[in-house]
Amino acid sequence: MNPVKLTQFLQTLNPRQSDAVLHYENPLLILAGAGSGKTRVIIGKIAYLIGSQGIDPSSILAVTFTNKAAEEMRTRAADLDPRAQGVLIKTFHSFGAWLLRRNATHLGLSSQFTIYDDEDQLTLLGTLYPESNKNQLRGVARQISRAKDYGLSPEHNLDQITGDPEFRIAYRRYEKRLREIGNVDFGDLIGRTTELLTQEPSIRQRIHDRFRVILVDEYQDSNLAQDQMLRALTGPQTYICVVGDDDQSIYRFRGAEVANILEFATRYPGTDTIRLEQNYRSTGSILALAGAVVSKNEGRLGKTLWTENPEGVLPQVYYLEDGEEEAASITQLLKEDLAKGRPLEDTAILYRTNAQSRLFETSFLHGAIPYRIIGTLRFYEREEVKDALAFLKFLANQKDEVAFRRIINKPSRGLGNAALSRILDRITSARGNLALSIEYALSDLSSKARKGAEAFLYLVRDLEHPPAAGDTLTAWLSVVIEKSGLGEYHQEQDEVAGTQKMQNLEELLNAASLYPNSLDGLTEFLEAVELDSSREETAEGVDAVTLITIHNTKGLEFTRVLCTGMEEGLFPRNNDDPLELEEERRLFYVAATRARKELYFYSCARRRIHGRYVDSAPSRFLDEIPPELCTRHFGYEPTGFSKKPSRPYEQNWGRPIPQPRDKASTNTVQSQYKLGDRVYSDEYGTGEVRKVTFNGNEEVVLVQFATGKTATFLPRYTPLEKVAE
DNA sequence: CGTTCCATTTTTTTT
DNA sequence: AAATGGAACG
Repeated sequence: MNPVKLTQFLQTLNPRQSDAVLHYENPLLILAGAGSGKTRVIIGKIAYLIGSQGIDPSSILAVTFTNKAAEEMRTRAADLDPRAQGVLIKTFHSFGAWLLRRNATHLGLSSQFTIYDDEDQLTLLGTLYPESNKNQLRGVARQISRAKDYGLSPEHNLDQITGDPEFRIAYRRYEKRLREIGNVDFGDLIGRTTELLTQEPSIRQRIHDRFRVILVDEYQDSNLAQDQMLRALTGPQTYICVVGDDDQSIYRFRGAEVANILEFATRYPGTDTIRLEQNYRSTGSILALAGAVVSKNEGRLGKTLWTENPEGVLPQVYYLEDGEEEAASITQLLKEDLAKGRPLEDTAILYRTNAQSRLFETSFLHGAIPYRIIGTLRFYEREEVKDALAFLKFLANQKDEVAFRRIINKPSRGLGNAALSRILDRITSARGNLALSIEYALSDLSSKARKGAEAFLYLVRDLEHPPAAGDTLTAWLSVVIEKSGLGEYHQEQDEVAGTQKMQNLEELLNAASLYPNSLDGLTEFLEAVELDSSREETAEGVDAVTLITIHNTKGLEFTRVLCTGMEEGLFPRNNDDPLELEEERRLFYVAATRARKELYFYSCARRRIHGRYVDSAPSRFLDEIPPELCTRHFGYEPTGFSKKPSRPYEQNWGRPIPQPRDKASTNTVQSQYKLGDRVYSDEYGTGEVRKVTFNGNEEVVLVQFATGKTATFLPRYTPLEKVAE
C-alpha cells in the first residue's frame, strides 16, 4: 500500500468530503449535490477502508447504477490503491446475476440460465396469449415489470399496479412459464436474489460474513425491490453507506422511490448524515439557473449548492423555427468551433428522447462533424444480433421457447405455424426440451416440414458443443452464424436493402473473442450482453461531439452543454401528472448541472412528430428561469446568432401557440427533376423519376430503377445525376 | 408456407 | 418515419 498517496488524497478534500471518507461503523447517508465530488468520496472511502481500517478488499461490495459507472469506479479506485481491484463493484442487476448463478440450484434454476430482456419478455407473454395483440401484451409486460420493481409477486396485493383482476392470472402464468423454462427476467435478478437470501439462512449468513462493507451509489434511483435486496444483504455487522441526491432522482417510471433516500435514516437506526453542497463543476450562473428551476419542486429535502467557481457567462436560450433549424444552428456553432480550433469534445448535445438524435446525425454527416452517439439504437437489440444471440441462448438452454421461436424458421426452413404447434404439442413429453420435442414430433410433420425440422435438429446437435478448434467464443459463434444460415440470410438482406447487418455480426464476433470457447464462456457472454448496454462505439482518439439522452448523462460532465428540444409535450413530455412533472423538472436539473462552463437551451416552434409537423410551445422550464439568469435569443441567421429578435418576443415566450407556417407559400420552389427524367445513382444505377413531392420545402424524389427497385431521395443531400435518354 | 402490399398505429426515459 | 398486423396472392 501507499499511505503517502492516501494522505495526499485526503488533503485535497474539503472538510465535509473528508468526514464522509473517514466515516466508519454507523450507517451513513451522504446527500451529495451535483458536481460535489461524490465519486471521489466513494473511491476515497474504498482506499481508506482498505488502507487504514485494514478491511479485506474482497469483503467490500460497491453497487453502482450502470456498468459504465462501475467501470469508472473500478479504474479510479485501483488508481488510488491497486488493492481495490479486489473490491466487488457491480450494478444491482449484475450482482444479482452473480449471486444467482452461484446458487442457481437452490431456486431450481440451471446455472446456465439466460436473461430475458423486454422484447423476450413480450415474446414469452405472446406464447401464453397468442390471440392478444402486441400492444395489450406490452401493457401487461410493463405491469409485470413494475410489480417486480415493487417486489410484488402474483400472490401479493396488486392494487397499486392495476385494478384489473385478470392481471394476477396473467402474471401468475408468466411466472410459471418462466420458471419452467428456467430463465430469468430483469426483475428476477433482484427479486429472486432477495428470495434466495431470505429463504436460505446459510447463504444469507455466508454473504453477511463475506461483505462487511456495502457502498451504494445513485441511491435515489433505487426501487423498492432493490431496497429489499439491500436490506437482505446487510447483516448486523455490515457497514452500509449510501450516496444520492433527491434532486437527481429520474427513474420514477422504473419504480425508483425517492422515499428510499428520504427514509433511509429511519430504516437504518443510528444513521449519520453528511451533506456535500460545494459544487466543483459548474460556474455560478449555471448553478443559479439550475437551482432556481428545481426550487419549484415541492417534494425535496432542499439543499443549496454553492461554489467558489467564477460566475462565468450567462446561459443562453434560443427560440427557433423547427427541428431542422435547431440542427442547422448547432452544426454552424460546431463549425465555428472547428475553425477556431476548439475541440468538439467540449460539447454535448442533450435531448429527452432518442429519436431526436436523427436530425443531428443527418446534419453532422453533411457538415462533416464527427460525433459520438451514446446509448441509442442499442447494438444488442438489432435484429441480426438478436438472431445470433437467440441461437446461442437456445444452445445454452434448450427449454428456451423464446429463443427457439426466433430461430426455428430463420432462415426459412419450411416450418410455419402448423409445424410449430405440432412441435410444441410434444413439449410436455419432452420435459420442456424443445430439441427433443422436434424429435418426437417428426412423424407428425408433413414431408416438407419434416425435412426442415430434421435439418434444424441436425444443426442443434452439431452446434451444441463448442468446436474443438478455437480458443475463444468467436470460434463457436462463427460456426453458429455460418451453419445456421443466419450469415447468408443477413448478407442477402444487406444486398437487397443496403443495410450493414453483416458488419454488425462481425462486431459481435469481435465482442465474443473476450470469452472462452466453452459453455461457461457462452453464458458469461450472454449475461454481459444482456446487462451491459452501455457499449459505445468510440473511435478512440477522435475528437467528436457527444449526442446523448439526459438520462444517460447521469454522472457525466461537459464543458459546454446544449439542451435541445425544450418544448412542452417533449420536455416536459406530460404536464397533467404533478409527480411526473416534478420528475421532469429534476431531469432538467440533471441536464443543466452537467455543464461546466457554458449552457445553451434550444426551443423550436414546431417539430416533426411521426413525420408531420406539430406546433409546440416552449418548455415551461424555460419560463421558470428568472429573466436575469439567462440571455434569450429569437431566431437564427446562418452567419451566426442574431441578437435581435427575428420576430416579436411574445410570439415565442409566455407559451402562446405558435403560428402554423403557411405550407403553400414555401412551396414556390420549382423542382429540377421532372417525371420521366433519367437519373443515375451510385448506389442503385440508372432509373426513372416517378414522383416529385415536397415535404415542407424539402424536395423528395421517387425513382424506379432498372433493377426493379424503387427508392426515395432527398436531392438536397443526395443529388441524383441526370443522364441522357 | 411465405412473401408482399396496404392500412393503422405510435414507449420517453433504462437495468 | 417506422413498425406492426392483416389480407391477398403465388
